[in-house]
Amino acid sequence: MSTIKDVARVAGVSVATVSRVVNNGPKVSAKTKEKVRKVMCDLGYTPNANARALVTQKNTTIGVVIPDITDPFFASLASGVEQIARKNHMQLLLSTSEINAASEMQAIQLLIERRCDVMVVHSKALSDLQLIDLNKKIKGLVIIDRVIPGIEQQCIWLDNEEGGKIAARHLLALNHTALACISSHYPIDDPALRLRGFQQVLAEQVVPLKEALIDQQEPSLKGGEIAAQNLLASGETFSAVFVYNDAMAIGAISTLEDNGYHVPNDISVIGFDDVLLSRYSRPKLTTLHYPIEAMAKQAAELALRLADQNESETTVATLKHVPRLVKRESTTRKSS
Amino acid sequence: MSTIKDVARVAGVSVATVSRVVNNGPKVSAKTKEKVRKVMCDLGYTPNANARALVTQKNTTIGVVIPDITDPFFASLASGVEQIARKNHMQLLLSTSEINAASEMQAIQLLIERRCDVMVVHSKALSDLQLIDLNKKIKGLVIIDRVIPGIEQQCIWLDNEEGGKIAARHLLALNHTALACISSHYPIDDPALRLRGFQQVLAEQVVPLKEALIDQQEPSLKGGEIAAQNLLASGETFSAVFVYNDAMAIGAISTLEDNGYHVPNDISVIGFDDVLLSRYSRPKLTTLHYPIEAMAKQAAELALRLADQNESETTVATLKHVPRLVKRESTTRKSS
DNA sequence: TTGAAAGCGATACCAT
DNA sequence: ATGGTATCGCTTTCAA
Repeated sequence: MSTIKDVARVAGVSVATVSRVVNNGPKVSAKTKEKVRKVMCDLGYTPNANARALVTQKNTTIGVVIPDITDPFFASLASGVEQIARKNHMQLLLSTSEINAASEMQAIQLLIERRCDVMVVHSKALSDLQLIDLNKKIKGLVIIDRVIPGIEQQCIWLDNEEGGKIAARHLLALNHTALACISSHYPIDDPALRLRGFQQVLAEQVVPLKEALIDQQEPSLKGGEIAAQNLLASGETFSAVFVYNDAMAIGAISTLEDNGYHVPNDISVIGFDDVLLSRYSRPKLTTLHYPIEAMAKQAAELALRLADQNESETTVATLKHVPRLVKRESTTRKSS
Repeated sequence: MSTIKDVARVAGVSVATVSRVVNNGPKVSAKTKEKVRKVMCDLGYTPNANARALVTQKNTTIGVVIPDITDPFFASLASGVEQIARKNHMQLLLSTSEINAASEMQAIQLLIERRCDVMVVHSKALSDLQLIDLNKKIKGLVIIDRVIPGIEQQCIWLDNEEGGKIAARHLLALNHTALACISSHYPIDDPALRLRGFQQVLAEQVVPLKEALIDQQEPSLKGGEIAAQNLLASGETFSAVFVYNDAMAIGAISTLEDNGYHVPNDISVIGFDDVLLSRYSRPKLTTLHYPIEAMAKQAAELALRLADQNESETTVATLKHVPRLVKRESTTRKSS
């Protein structure tokens, strides 16, 4: 692979001059510019981004840490960051982490080695302290899907509790009073928060949520199926169920239908996330839209800004996002 | 961010020595090794991967070019490459391209700038010639999902035609004789290849495939819905339909059911790809498994090997993959 | 076992 | 407008 020196030699100019034409520097005669361009082309010269990064001390890559690119939710997150990267002529460096502290830390460490000073990190396993520590070292670190007290300004997150409330209000407005809930047993805050919001609204309206009608499982299709079976087996009746996410909701619907319950006529189901899936299911899923792509874009932009440092602490945009109810076909008014 | 010099100065040794302990070099006394380690830790020193790449001339990053990370199919591709990258202590550099030649070329160009010499590229828009050209410049370039005459050894692809044949045999074995086909109108080879294989088997068995029962649309849920409507509107009857991909198949099923046809009892539907979706649909989709993740892994390993150059031209593994029939619930024996 | 120094490929400052 | 050269952070001979 030819270098700037090769180009300089062949073109009969100095490397400084070549550098100037590469960077569209100001003072180069049209004549030499053209001459150098021709040589660059002949030699198939491509500037070395690493060397460049070394001397300029700035990296044109933005890092993303997510657990699994195969999960549509995280794919959307990555895509959001990628769009901003692209717009700023940067590229995505992807680091996947299993959901455990060591792995998340290592993923971030790899980005640091690459001197990637702009990054969007989804971390559920690292402690607040660790993240705060990392945040000191890395100018442009933004945490997504989580708030950390003390560095809220570098976090972009969703109001899960409000999501639960919206779901409850929707179901209540549809006249449902016998409610069930399928949650996730993952050891993160989100399930508890969503459930709490849901329960809170019910409590305000003095609508009970029976203990036997709350079930927690793995947040997957399978988990949804199992949870629905449990709900059915409890012997309690219910006309609507709030499910932790869309995958579980689809699993639940599947089990419900297999047992002779029609969704939404017999039982209404509301999901969470609004991933692609929800539009492919039959009936199409009523769900809460998690604006992850928009959030990722905002996170990337914030990270970029933070890495630039120059500006003062003025953050205008809201960091906390609120899910939006998307009414489709899986919920309906309770048949009286 | 502290550098190797800082560490050397504080530890009172030369940079050469520090470099040795960082790289676990051979001849360093246990004493100095420990001393240096301590200083590295105190200073929070992290070696600069860019500088390293510059001098060693080897990059620890593997590039992936795909149109859209949000598409589950490409996410699986990326994931496969990522797994191999991880195993080799490398990271993913993601370059997305719209499906047009200029954009694909630019994505690759960016990887070249980063001196990424190992890459897996999904390209539908670039010409054979361009790809062959690129292949000369880049040691570890592997093309996925496409065969290019002359550089087959650097390609990993699927036998689309065989896929069509398998689908046809499956439907025929189920006694279906009134067949329909929903294809894609995208200007790439795959749709035509799949259709050709399908038709070929039918021809062998002297089973007709009416022109009116072949429809091409955008390969999406929507496209599948429209195609199914067209099929129904044609007035011709059919008991089974071979669909270009799973998304379209789900769309088709939706339309079919809405029109009173039960799948699979009235009409059998077989998809292609076996993406996540197919397991979430009701009925669960019978489809052809496109082993994209396995292919991506193989591609990454091949790229890695190619970039190493050392070895001779001995390629043992098969580069051409064959889809596998996955029988689920959307196809069944024709009710006579 | 350790250190000095050359160099990887570029940029940018200082001269000319 | 152009060239010379120090420098970025690191690895790697070659000596000591």
